[in-house]
Amino acid sequence: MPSKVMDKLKGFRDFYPEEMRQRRRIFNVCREVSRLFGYEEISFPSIEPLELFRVKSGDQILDQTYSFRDKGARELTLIPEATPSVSRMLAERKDLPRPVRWFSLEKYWRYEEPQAGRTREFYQYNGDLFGPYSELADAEIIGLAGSILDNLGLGGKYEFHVSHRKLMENILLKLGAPRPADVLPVIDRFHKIPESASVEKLEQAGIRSDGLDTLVRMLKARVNLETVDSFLGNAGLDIAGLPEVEWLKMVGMLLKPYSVKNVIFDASIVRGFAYYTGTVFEAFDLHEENRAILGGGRYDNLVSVISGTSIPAIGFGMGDVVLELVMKASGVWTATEGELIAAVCFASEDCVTYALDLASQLRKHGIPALISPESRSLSSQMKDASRHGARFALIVGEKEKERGTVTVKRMSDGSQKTVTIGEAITVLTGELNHSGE
RNA sequence: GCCGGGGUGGGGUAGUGGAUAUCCUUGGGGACUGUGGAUCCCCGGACCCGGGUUCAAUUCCCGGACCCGGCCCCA
Repeated sequence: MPSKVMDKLKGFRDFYPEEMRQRRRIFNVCREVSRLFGYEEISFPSIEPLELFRVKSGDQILDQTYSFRDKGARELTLIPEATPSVSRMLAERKDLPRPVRWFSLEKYWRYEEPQAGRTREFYQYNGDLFGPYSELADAEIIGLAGSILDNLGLGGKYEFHVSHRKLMENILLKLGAPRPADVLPVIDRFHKIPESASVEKLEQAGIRSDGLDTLVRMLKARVNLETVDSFLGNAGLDIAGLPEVEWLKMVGMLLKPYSVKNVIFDASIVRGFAYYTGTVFEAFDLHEENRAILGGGRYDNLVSVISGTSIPAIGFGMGDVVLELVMKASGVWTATEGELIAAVCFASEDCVTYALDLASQLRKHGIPALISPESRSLSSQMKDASRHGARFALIVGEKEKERGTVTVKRMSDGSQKTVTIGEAITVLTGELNHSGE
């Protein structure tokens, strides 16, 4: 066994037809829901100058990219995410009428250690809305995300956690932190490490001792997003009039008409990176481990950083790896049936032309048809038809050829009937319509 | 980058410091020259890689890559 030749790269996956079928179904749902929301699909290069990602992320994150130098000594990378590329595309087309609604479904690469829910190559759905700076825009993006989850069969099995970057920075500032941005990583990790450790780090970051209790209580709280104003008003913070609070409350109210339920304010949601400027959110799986299925937020400065043109934006990303885990745990990663396939079987070589002609006619009518690519016994052809999941065997021999007929055999029960080709097409077309897919 | 666990045909397994490495399944062919799934027959296919110990390593030891999971990180 030539193992070096056969080995895949660590963290990369093959997809066989039976796995591909499921994945294609998922992708189709994403595309269809996007279409219903008026989002149009875009695509972009898989390799970009490393600089595009350095701009927004910093060097530490670049360690986790598949980057290299090409023959012209340019620093390049396999793209680890969509947002910079999408922002660049947007900035290049100043003629586009806004709002711009785009989505993409591409492969991405990150040089990290694979583990549950993480591979080095993965697919990610990305949806973005450019132009409006409004609560309506935020609600639309969250509504789109929720609608995709619902249509994947996850309705009622997830929960949106929403917060606001600027709001948190304001609160942290009021509580004594001189550089609020530095405290965000501590907030982000609050639920992952012991409370005492978090408190210690918050103290080091400058949070006043009389504010610690308030902050901790706030980080633990889970309140309906619509009631975030009264919750924060009662929290003992002097933030009643902050516009960000009203903003979040409004987003919560606007989400009502969308199918999204379970939207809560969660102050511990800040999202890892620096470019988020406003609303941030994640959808969590309620099933077992509370995994984040998707995440996103408002990034009003990123397009400007890349291109100099300032355009407000909000978007989210959803990877296929965690999604698969969550869907399997919820029992909605269902195996779809194989396609209807008519297998044309010829009884003798004299009928090959007739059989090929029949197969062509079927395909012209949209009926998937396969035919043995070698001259084999009828028995063997039938066996192949059965094993490839053909729903019908269409048998032709001398008799059928002379009369312009075909023997249609239903594989599930063995019943068969000799009919004209026209009748056969009618029958199979009817089957096709009933099979859904 | 770090930590734990794991490896025998495509999948599932038995077993061993030595001889032709077990069984099931899958795959290919056939018995069945105008009818599939059953049965039977034939065939193909494996000890992760490298080093060490040893007369002898698939087996014991060490290292590496890989897989599973965890940490860091999570765009």
